[in-house]
Amino acid sequence: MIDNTAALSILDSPFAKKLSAFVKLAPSDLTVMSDLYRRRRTFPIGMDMIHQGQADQSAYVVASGWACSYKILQGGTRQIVDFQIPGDFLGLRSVLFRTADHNVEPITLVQASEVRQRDLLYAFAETPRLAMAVLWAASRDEAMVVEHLVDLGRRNASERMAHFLLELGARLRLVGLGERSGYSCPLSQYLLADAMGLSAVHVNRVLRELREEGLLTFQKGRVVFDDYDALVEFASFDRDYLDHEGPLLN
Amino acid sequence: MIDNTAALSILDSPFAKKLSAFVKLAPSDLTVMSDLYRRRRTFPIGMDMIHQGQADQSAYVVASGWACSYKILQGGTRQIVDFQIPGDFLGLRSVLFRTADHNVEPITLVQASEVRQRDLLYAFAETPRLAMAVLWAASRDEAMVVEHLVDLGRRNASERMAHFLLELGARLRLVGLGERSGYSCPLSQYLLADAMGLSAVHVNRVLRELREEGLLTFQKGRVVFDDYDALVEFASFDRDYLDHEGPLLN
DNA sequence: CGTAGCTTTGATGTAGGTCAAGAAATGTGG
DNA sequence: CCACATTTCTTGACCTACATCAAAGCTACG
Repeated sequence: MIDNTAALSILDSPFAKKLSAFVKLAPSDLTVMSDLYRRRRTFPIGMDMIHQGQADQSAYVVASGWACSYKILQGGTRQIVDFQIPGDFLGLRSVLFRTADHNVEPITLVQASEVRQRDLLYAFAETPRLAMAVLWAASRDEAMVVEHLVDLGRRNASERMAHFLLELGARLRLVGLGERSGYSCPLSQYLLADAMGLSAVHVNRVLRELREEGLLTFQKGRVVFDDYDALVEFASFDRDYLDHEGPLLN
Repeated sequence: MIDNTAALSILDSPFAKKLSAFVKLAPSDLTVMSDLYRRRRTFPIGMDMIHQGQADQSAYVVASGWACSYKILQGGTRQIVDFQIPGDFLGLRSVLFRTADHNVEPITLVQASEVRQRDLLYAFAETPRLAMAVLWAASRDEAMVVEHLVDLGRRNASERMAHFLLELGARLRLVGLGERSGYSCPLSQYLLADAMGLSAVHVNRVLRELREEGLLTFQKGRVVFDDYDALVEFASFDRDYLDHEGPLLN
């Protein structure tokens, strides 16, 4: 009875929602997963979740709030690699490599479940399907990093911004936050700048430009797609590279 | 006896070398691995190994030769995401997602072992340690993509080039190709340009600059580190983020 | 209700792109 | 082994996208 409740509550979590899109998880998978999921922690803004160079880090699954993972270069500049939203795995690499190669810090108040290395190993040994699902989730994250890399390498500032905000929208919709019309977004222009490899000043100009073109409006913590189709066209956004038609594995 | 031979030959492969750095693989793991490894294929230059948008692709483990994975944007520009060298996994995402989100093409003649989705699943179910090792290898690749992303976002052309060539050197050394003094490298300046998000013209200028500074020489298919320490300093290259001191998992 | 962090805008500078064209390599068929 | 073709490398002249610097107007929250 208790197990069942746990399984049900797990099923509602953004993480399970995401994984279920890939493998049809059996009850036993869910049980193991709910163990992974047990130790809930809260991170206020300013308290790093993962710190570059530190050993024996845990991984986390975000339950609520936004975080960002980034690298600091000498000279003080930083590059944000990705933002983490509810349902995202975080710090998997720092567990597998035993020492973190990047930082993760909360952007808003974050609630997350800690995943220890031993638990992960145990879960893998017990339920290969879950292992496969985690591999899949990791690959999906990598796909996003790759798209981000293409942004930086071959798109100009406005296309890059448009593409990025569209992608973020798609990710948020997948876990039930945000609509096709837009979403609420706690990112400052400084954070955007560090993610897009631009200066904050230029981010501002680009946002103004997109607004004046009637494509999208980002103001007061909210992204509004003023003309979704035109925007998709402008950014040459691949509508469904994040989606797929039901579980790949039955 | 035959199994043993297979296991031995597997042990010598660049792939096993890489994985062994992470998990201590048991004989049973090696047997399963040698099954994964069975179907060897050859790809001449010009024959795509993986094609964007196509379904039911296989993954491969490179045995010899170089390949590159890239995305084409409308407008004909492309961004090379990564180069694959012997021992690298390739197309894992296109298997997990059932349809490829990128292209992979050979740069030289490539010999690779095909890995089917069903085989991968089977291997995971049989040997969780191997699953873990594959997850680790995938994460290591992601770490490199991340570093590449930082290159594009926050390093200028010369730092970027220096960092990239150092990293490539480290990867090659890990599988027994290339020395600390340098390595032979089949990449043209066009390929470098597409990887670095630069124009081929500027790649040329940057290489000249690095040569004139006495840092590195890239000519006639060979990269020579003229002053390794100075180069590491210049590119602020983290010497050992690719290395670690023996298997993390015993 | 003051101070610190955001946003907005203007003026000016520069890294790297584009265009063009010649020089080395490299390859190919006879 | 040589003519010819193709790719690759190299360099110069010019231009544009974005950075940097500076300063003012907002927001918000302690």
